[in-house]
Amino acid sequence: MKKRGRIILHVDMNSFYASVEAAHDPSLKGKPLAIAGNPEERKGIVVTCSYEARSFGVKTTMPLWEAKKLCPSLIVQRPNFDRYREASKAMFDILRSFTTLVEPVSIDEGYVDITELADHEPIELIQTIQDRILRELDLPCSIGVAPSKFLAKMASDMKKPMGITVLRKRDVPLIMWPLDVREMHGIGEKTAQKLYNIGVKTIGDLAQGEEIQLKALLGINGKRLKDRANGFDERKVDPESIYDFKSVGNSTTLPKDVSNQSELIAVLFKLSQKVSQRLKAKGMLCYSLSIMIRFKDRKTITRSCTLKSPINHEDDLLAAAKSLFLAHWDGSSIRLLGVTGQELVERKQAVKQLDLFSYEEDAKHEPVDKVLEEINKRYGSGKLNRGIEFKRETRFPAAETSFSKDFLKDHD
DNA sequence: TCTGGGGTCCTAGGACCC
DNA sequence: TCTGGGGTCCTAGGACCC
Repeated sequence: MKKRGRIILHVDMNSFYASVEAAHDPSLKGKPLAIAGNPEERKGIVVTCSYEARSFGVKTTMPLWEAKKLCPSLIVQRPNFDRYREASKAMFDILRSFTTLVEPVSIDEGYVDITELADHEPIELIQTIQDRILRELDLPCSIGVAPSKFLAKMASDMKKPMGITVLRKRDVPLIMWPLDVREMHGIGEKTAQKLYNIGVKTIGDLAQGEEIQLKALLGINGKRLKDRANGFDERKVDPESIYDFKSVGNSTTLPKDVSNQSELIAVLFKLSQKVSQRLKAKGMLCYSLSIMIRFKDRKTITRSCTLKSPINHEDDLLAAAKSLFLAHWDGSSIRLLGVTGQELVERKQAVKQLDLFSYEEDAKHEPVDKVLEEINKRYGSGKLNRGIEFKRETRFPAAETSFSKDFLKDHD
């Protein structure tokens, strides 16, 4: 029996932030619009721009002054992330009204598996999806249609804005192989340069490349890229993948370089607060924490540590971030700071794990009243009950890490 | 007059264990 | 007695994507 091939869509919103702004304020339609941060705070880069702006040569990540030079009539707006998140949710809700097999990959794109849906004419269905997003949200999108995620992604890129592009496996040699390797999803500047150096210039060259050579050059990625260039990609559309966070982090470029220690620690605190809020909102704790420091000259380092027990309270995050920072900072001027929680665990799971060993530890070494005394000292005697509650919720065992100096394992 | 902020995945070396 | 090899954990950095 012949297995029917999959039909996978890649839905890609066209210049998403700019389109959301134009939907919100129709007077912006048809005008060159850029969404960018505040140059006064050194955040003046183009995050997204309308197609009208692109026709002047304006591009994403371009510094604002450069964009304005190319397009003096450029309209610039600050990003309004709440608005984009809302539009994104509405867009995914539309997709989910067709099938549950929807996998968001970022705020403005996602995969949809319509294999079981398209009994008659898939193109009509796809047209309906695109029309609904346009009519109901006033937002344009391009849709790629293919038997795999990778090909669908490549296809959605081929016609913008408001394109629908079908890329069958048999079309791969004619349609995809002539493209420059730079056009391939997963190949950036560095990899493209490496491939150029060995004479691999088109996706077709890559598809027919020597596997041993590609592996030597790019590691495991070499084989994967070759496979994809040949149209092989078995990855499933996974609606659950959005729940698999691996890390939660916040970072900020400072309005000006800072070398004052207390100012920098205040920044770390703000970042820790944000990370804490987001971890709590997701019901998660982190087992490891890393900080990022970008110096005046843009040289960037990351430093991380594994924690003795998972944390998500802002004080604990700050304590870990601060220790890392003080251990590795040479006093020089800093441009950016970041705090990221990694090795995430669910709160319930974390409590279970802590119960297992904290019972032993506490029973062995610390009489209950001593523990309570410690809680009182930290949280005030009026909060005794809450303190115990904290413990259940991992607050107390986690707090241990912030008050003892040895939470950095084997740190020099 | 420069170059944001949110992520994922992979590699590589050293420590440590058996 | 003179030096193996596999596996895991931890840390740092790099490439890539939107």
